[in-house]
Amino acid sequence: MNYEVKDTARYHHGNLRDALIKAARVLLEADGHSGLSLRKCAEAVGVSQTAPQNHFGNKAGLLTAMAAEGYAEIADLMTKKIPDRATLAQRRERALQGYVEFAAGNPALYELMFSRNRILADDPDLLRNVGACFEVLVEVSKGLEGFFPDDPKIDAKSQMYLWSFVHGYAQLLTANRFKKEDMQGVDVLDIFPGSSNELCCLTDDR
Amino acid sequence: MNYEVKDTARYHHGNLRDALIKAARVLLEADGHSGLSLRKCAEAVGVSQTAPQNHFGNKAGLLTAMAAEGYAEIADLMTKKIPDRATLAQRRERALQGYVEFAAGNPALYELMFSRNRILADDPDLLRNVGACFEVLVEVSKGLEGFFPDDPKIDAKSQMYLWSFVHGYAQLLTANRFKKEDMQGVDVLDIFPGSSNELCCLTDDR
DNA sequence: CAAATAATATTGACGTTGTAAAGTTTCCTA
DNA sequence: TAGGAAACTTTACAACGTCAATATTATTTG
Repeated sequence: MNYEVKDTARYHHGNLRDALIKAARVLLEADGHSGLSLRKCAEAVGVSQTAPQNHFGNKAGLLTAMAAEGYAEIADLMTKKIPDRATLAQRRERALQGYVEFAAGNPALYELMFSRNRILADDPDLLRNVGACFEVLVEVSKGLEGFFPDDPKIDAKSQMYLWSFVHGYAQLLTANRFKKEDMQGVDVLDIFPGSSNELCCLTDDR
Repeated sequence: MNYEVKDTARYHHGNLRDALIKAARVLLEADGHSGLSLRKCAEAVGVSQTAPQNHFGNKAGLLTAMAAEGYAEIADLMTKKIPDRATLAQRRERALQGYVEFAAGNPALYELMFSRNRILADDPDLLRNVGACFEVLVEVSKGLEGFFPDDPKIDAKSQMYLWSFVHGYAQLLTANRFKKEDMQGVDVLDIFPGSSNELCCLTDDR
């Protein structure tokens, strides 16, 4: 028996929105973006073909809800991984591990979260959850000041640097753009220079 | 007169494959991935709806050809930007500028190039052009040894580090994930620590 | 040069999809 | 308990990817 299907044959599902998102995520990771359709989601949870429209409006609405959920989860995962009592570098390392772990565990959703036109960029839920994710990255970007000595935009640059790096690594990893012979035993922490607490200033020869 | 359309009404187009790719790129950047269809491409160049199948097999084939072209162009753009006589840091900076310039100029194609399931990962042309792009990054990753002192995998790590960073920056930029108030005047070079030739060793407190 | 064959393009059709409109059932509140 | 809102279904339609069959042109070969 499929326990994704509503347990009793009621006219109202009761929790259709969440059930559809859950089904959509399974379809997306299993069959890729072309394997995800509103009709398949509806069928998976046992409702009519057009029922999803009541909760998401259109397909972009569903994809946006999925992406918003992803941002919430990646923020949660990072937060839970951060030890209470640890150095800045240790806290940052655990957060980065959580970030990459989410991307590796939900590669298709992760790609969706950073797509340009498939999700509704102005959705309030999405914006709020993106912000929550960014807040965690802000928190663990402390201690990178050595990269930008005496820079008035030191915080913004540290945050942009950290997110750029970890996002790039996560997506190149999940998109299989790293050559396997180079990847032997190398993970995100091995190539992140900010693992150190004591960063020396860089002499800029530009 | 639309000079994308074949000039004379011949049965054989003559250069349909390239014309379709060109039309597809225009549609992709203008209307996003949902605005790109084989039928619209065919109509744009004045052939029947199913003519693209002869050159690409299916839609994934067209998307793959587009992505392959993108990798060739980004490698070309980087190469052309690199000065002949310059320091390693200068050469790297110009290459990174070219990389980000391509992504900013072709955001939808850039996203497609790093997608997981929309393009055919085993396509020989794609693999070759990805390799060519990577080779340029390998070339300009020299001089980053200070990040990984006495590491036997120093080359691989430098390359993974550089690509992770610049790809992450490029996509976060094109996906509008950076807050505008933080972006004021900050570009990829401002937040890349590797701009210096003289990198000091990092003390690792792990 | 002519015939055969490959390459290229068209027509027609089919199943799937997103979505809109209208109707039905259930829930909730006043 | 009546009435309206919310949730769901049914029906329908245009656009899409793709397949099969056919037609036209280009190229090779005898």
